[in-house]
Amino acid sequence: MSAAGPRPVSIFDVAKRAGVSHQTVSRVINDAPMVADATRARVKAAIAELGYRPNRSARTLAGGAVRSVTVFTFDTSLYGTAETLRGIEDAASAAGFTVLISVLDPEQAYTEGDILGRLSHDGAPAIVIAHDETTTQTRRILRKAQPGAVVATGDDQLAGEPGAADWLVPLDDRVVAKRATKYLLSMGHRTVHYLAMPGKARRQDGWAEALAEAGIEPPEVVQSGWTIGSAAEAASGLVADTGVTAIMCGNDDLAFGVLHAAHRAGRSIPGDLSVIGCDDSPMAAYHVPGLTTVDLDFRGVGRSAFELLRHKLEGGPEPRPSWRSPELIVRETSGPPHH
Amino acid sequence: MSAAGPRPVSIFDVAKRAGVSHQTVSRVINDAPMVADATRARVKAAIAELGYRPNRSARTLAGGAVRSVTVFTFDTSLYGTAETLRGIEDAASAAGFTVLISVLDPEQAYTEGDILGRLSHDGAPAIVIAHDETTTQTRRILRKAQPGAVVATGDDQLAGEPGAADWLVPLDDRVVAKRATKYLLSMGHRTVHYLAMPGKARRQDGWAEALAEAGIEPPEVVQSGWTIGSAAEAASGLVADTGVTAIMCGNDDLAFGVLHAAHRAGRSIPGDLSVIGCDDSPMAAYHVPGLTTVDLDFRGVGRSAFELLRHKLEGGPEPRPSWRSPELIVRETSGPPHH
DNA sequence: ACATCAACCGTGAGCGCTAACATTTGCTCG
DNA sequence: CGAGCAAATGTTAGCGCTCACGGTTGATGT
Repeated sequence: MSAAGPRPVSIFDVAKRAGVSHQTVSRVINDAPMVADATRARVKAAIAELGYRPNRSARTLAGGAVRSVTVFTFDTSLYGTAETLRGIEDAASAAGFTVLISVLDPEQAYTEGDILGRLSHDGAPAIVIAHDETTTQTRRILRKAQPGAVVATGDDQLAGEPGAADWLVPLDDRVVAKRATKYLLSMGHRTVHYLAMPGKARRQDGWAEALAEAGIEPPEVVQSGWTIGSAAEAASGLVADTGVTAIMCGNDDLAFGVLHAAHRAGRSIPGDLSVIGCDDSPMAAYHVPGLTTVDLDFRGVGRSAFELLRHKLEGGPEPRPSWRSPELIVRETSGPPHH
Repeated sequence: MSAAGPRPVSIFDVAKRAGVSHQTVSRVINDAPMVADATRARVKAAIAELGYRPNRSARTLAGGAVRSVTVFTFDTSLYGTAETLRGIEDAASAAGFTVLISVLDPEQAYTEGDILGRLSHDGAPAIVIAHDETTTQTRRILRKAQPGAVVATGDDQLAGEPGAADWLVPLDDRVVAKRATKYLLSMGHRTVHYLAMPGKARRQDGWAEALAEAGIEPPEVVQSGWTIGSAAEAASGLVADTGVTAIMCGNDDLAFGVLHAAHRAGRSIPGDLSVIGCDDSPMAAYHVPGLTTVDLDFRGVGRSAFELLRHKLEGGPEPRPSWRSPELIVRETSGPPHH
C-alpha cells in the first residue's frame, strides 16, 4: 500500500542466510543467552549484510516485551508539558523505547473508550502528564483499566487513589504555589491576587491555602486563558487597580502577560506591583526585569516517570527519585510594596 | 507481561457475540461496504457491549492501511518544531492517525540503519521536520528508502532533489531572512550583523544574499547556541561595539538574548541598535519593547505536511497548500540608525 | 423454470515475530 | 562406555488482524 520495492527482509531471510533457524535469530536480536558465540557472530553478520530490522508490530503482537510508551498530554507546546515530554523522550530513547503521543483537548470530555482506544493495544504502557482536569480524568481511566502499565506526573490531588508512590511522580503544584504566596506575604503585601490558568488547578489551591493560614480572605481569582495575550487582557483590571500590590500567576507565560499589561498601564515593577510566575521558563531570567518564579524540573520529572514505568514493566531495582525539588527564584519583579 | 486480567477481547469474540464471521466484523470496523445495515448494527452493538478495540499492531502487521506517522525532529521544545508538531498532531488525530516522535540529536551523525531502525516497520509513513543538517540528512535517507511514504517540512536547499513539490512543504527560510535583512537595510543601516543558531542554516544564507545584493561585504557571523542565555553571551561583543547598529537573529529566542545583552550594556533599543528575530513566537508581541520579527505559520505547515503525506498514502484529491505565508512584523526593536 | 448477477457473508492463509516445548549435540562421570 | 545432563538449536503454535478468495442467497431477465 505504501512503499514499493520487494518485500522487506524478515527474520527468515536472515535465518536462511546464516544457516540457522529463525528462532536463533530471534534470540540474537533479543540478546538472549543460550547462543554460541560463533553462531551469534554469524547471525549478526547476516543481519548486517541484509540490512535486517525487526518489525515492531510483529514483535508486540507476538507478545514480546513492549518497547513503546504512549504519552498523554494536553498541549505539547506549553513549556511545562514540552519539557516533561522531552525528559520522557530522553530516557525512553536511551532505553530503546518508542514514544507515542496522544494529545487531549482540555475542552472535551473523554469516555473510557476514547482514551483506551488511543492505546496501540490493550495494556500498552502509558504515561500521563496530568496538570488539569482532563488529564487527571485520563489518568484515572488508565489506572483503572491497566494499573500495571501506567504512571503519571502531577500531584496527588485525589482522595481514594491509594499507593500513589507506586505510580506517581509528583510535582506538588499546591505546595509550590503556597510557598511563592507566602514569600510575597512575607515581603509585606496585605494580600496576593491570583491569575489562573483554565481549569481548576492545584496551584490555585496552594495560593488560597497560604492566604488562609495568614488569616486573609482570598480576593476573587481572575481567570485567564493559556496565552500571554489572554493573560494581558485578563489582568487589565487588576493592573489598573492601585490597591493591588502583588499578583501570583499560574505560570510564567501568564506573568509575562501581566507584566506587559502593567507596563502599558504605567505601573512600575516591582515598586507599584510585584508579579510572580511559576515554572522558571527560559525567558524568565532574560526578561527585563527578571521574573521572580519557581524553578520546576519538568525534564527530571519526565525522566523519572519513564524510569518508574520501566520498573513497573520489567521489574528490577526500584528507581529513586532524581529530579530537583522546586525552588523559589527571586529576581526583579518582586519586592516589598510601595507605601 | 504488562496488564493482568483476562485476555482482551478480540475480533473473534465480537464475531461470536454478533453471530457473524470475524471477517464481517473486520468489514464493520473498517467501514467497508457490502455489509447489510442490520448486520452492521448488530456488530456495532456487540462491539459496544464487549468494549472491543482493534489492536493496532495486528492491523499493521496484517497489512492493512497504515494509521500512524513517525515524526522526526531534533528538539521538541523549540518554538518552531513544537508548533509544527502541534499542527501535525491536530491533523493526524483528526484523521485517526497515531503520532510517533523520534527525536534526533543534532550533534550526532546517523547511519541509514539508525534512522530506518526508528521506524515501527519498513515503509512506515514519516514526516521530517528539517531545519538543520541532521534532519536534512535524515530526510535524504528516508526519501531514498521509501519515497512513497515520506514528506518533509523545510526548504529545498539541496540540488539533486527533484520533484520537491511532491513531498516538500516548504517554508523558505532563505527568503524570509533575506526579506528581513533588506528591511533593515532599507531603514538606512550600513550593514546588518547576524547571530546564528548552531548548524549551517538557510536563514544565514538569506541574510548574506541580501547584503551581497546591496553590495555589502557581510560581517563575520556570530555563533550562538539554541538558548536565550547562550545568545546573550554570544552577543556580548556585538552589543558592546557601538559601530553595530543592526542585528538579525536566527530566531526569536536569540533575539531575546541579544536584547537582554544590549540592555545590560546600556544600549537603547531601537535608537542605538535594531534587533530583529524570526518566528513570531508568542513572546515577541509581549516583550517590552515589542520584537520585530517574521511571522511563520509553523502550525499550518505541520498540518499541510500531514495532509500531503496522507495524500501520498491514500490517494484522493491533491491537497492544496493552506498555510499563511511569512510576513514581516515590525514592532519596536527596529528603526533607522542613530546618527 | 433456469441461468445470471449482484449483494452479502464466510473460509483459509499468512503478516513477522516470540513463547513453549522438543530435539540434538557435546561433555562429564560413575 | 552408556547414563545423565546441560548447552545449543530446531519445531510448532499462535498473537489479532486483513487479504484474496469461495460460497450462499435472493432478485432479475428471458
